[in-house]
Amino acid sequence: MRYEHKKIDTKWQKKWEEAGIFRASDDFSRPKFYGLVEFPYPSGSGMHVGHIKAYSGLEVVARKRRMQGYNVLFPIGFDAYGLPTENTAIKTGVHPRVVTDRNIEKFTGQLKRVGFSFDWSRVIDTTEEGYYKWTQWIFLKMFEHGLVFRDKTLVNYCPSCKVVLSNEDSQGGKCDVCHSDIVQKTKEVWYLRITEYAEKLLEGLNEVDYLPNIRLQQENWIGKSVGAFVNFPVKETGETLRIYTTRPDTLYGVTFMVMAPEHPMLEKHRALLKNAGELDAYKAECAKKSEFERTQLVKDKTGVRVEGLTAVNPVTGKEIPIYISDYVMMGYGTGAIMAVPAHDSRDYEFAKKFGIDIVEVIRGGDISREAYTGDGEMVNSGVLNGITNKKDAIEKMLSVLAEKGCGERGVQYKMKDWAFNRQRYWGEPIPIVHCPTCGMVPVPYEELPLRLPPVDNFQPGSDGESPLAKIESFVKCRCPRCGGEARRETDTMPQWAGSSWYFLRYTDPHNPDALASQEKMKYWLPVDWYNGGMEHVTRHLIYSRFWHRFLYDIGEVPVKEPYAKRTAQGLILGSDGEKMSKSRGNVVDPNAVVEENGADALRLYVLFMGDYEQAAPWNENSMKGCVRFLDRMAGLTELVRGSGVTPELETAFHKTIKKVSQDIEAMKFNTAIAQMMILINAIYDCGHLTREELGTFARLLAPFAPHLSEEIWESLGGEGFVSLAAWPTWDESKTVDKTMEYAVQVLGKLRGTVTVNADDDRETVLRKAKESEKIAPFLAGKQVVKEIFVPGKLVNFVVK
RNA sequence: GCCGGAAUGAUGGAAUUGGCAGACGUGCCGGACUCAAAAUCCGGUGGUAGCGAUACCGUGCGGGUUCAAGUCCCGCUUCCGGCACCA
Repeated sequence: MRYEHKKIDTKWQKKWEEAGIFRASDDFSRPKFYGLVEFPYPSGSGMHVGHIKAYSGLEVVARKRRMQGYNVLFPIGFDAYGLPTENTAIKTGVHPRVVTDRNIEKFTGQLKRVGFSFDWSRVIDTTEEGYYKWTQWIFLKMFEHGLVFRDKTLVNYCPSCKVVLSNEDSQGGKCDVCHSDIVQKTKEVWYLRITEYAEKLLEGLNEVDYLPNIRLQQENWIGKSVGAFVNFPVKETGETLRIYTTRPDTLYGVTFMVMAPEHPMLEKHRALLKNAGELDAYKAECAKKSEFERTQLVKDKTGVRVEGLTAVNPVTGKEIPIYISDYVMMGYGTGAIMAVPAHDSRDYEFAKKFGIDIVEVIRGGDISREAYTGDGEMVNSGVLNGITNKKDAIEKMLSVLAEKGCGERGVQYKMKDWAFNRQRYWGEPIPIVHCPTCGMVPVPYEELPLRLPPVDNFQPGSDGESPLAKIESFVKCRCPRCGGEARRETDTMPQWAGSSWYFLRYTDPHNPDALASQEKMKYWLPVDWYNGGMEHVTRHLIYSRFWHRFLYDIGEVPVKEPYAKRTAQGLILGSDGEKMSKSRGNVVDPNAVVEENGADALRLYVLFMGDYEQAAPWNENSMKGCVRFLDRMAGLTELVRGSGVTPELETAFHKTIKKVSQDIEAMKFNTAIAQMMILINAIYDCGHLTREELGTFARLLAPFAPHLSEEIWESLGGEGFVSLAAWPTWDESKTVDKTMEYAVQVLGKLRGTVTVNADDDRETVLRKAKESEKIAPFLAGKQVVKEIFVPGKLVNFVVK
């Protein structure tokens, strides 16, 4: 048989579709496997080969599971709300709906040409009414449970996209969409109270199987810190200044306090301030700096002393000056700190610059040169003196604080509440009505979906208002509660909303009455294996775990954690070693590769090119090896002879079945393919194989290169589709060769090898090694003091 | 600055618990087929010395542990990713 990929690809893709063999069935008696890949954002430029790699991993697993008899749910869909589509619409004047449909069609065509075994009957489009109805429904449930609120504070704002971004969307001070610098702006926006779920999100990690670096990144993002709140009385006001610290043990070393420039105490006791003007000027200066500028000036501490307010150390009674400085943030802890310059490098720099006392309370460093942050004996610390263990010192201080009633244990998280809004058109409308008498009123559930109205002008307002604000017919409405005149919210939801629950919808994608039926969710959830990009670990993956956990808490979903297992693929870089991007012109279009080499070659190559989890550059040349392999695979049909098993090949087959089976589970696709190459080389060396053996080979290859495998299977007269044939099993005893080679070392140096029978025992192997021609001279006249024997591998003689 | 990860031939990358470094693929060299080329097939391919068998060296750098180190320990260098004045 010759490998004619064009003919074979379309032939089998058509047959699979007609037979509907990749549709998940709702037969709840069978064992299930739910494999999930991150659904794509349908951009105008279409897919590149990186998408193909991202899906090919679980594609292989899903196909293997089907052959192992599982009822497999392997769905795909489109995360279609978002800024790029809207920006295209603004530029071209074509409605985002039209742009989206066009892009989805393009993506679908590309995916189908690669022959992925997705269940196309369950496709989701997050911009469809039947879908976003439930996105809005979940939002209202959160509103009902107090997890939605509006607040006027400093927000991350992208001046280029003209939208407010969440913390997750502005990592590193850059806009996630356009990479512009983010500015801080005071604005009233919607928030989801994700911080209320910080502890649950952290705990949940204990019951799932995520790659260690994924878990670690989530833990760091949530950023739990354990410490204490301490209340410092303020002499002039009789109130207290509350601070958060992780080092209550250093309380005796406090020589000043620092508040964030925005700290409310300044406003409240303005009358007492002797240098209000100076303080105002500093505050104004800080507000001008972008996040970026603030972090660039790390080394150079600035600040102003608050004249007129004095703190009192609650344990020693000592008076302490208060400063404001932008190295203390209003958004973390209480917006104020106790400064211990001897044992904190930031406080140290500040103290040096402002000439403040530095008092050592932990011995071990040289505080005349730098802050000492290590452990040591407590000194100058009253009751703590002499304690050498940090933990003990902290505990002791906590009990002192408790006794005096001026402090207690506390926990803080770095994660902030989720700024949940876009001042844009192409997103789910937030289903809230503002009523002059009733306030914020949710749209009744029966009225969902709240439809996105048609509009001619998608241009966001220069005043930071959504285009929806200009549509009077949408904005003007009746209050659902009192019936009076009211106005609709005009912000839309951010792009992450639809993707926060899509995996639930796949279990029951056409349900008009619920986000999914309980029965179906009970069967299909959790997702058994979820694969996607590392860039989503601190965005989508956190958000969707939050939504899911909320739905669990209110009894809407049956399992706590949505994803039992999470892995991530490495990027495909351009042939220049750089990240693939349109502007660099190094993007590879999968269609072009399929056209030239066939879908199977593309699938094989993206998995063979390197470690699946590692980034690897695209190399047109390297793909030749995969094409040759497929050619040689097709050529095997000419070598079929005899029946039963070929004794020369039997071990090779069992080894290959074992290795391929195990490597797929460990996502080591590259070595699985290498093993099949070893097998094919062995078959060509042997010159022939049996019909059964070729059938086995076709089944092993089917998850990777299904089109050619089907063709071979058919030519052998195999029953049905190879895609549904039973996965081959191996016999452990047949994976070992009858004879094996031992490496023989003398004093750790390789001096030769010796061939022995597989069932030879230790003594026999050692004897044969000693007697072997190559080794004997090295042992002659020496005394063997030690014999090392590693079964199946090597022997080593230590001689004197 | 902090937290992760990595560094192996010309090249992409292999290498259970420490156990024959370089599997498999690409490229390159030689040969077969061909008028010729492409494709295909066969052989070779870490470095140095030698006609050779063979010897010595070799997994970023410097030490160490061990019969044995790419793998473990100590000290560095470079690169990649994440976080970043988080109290």
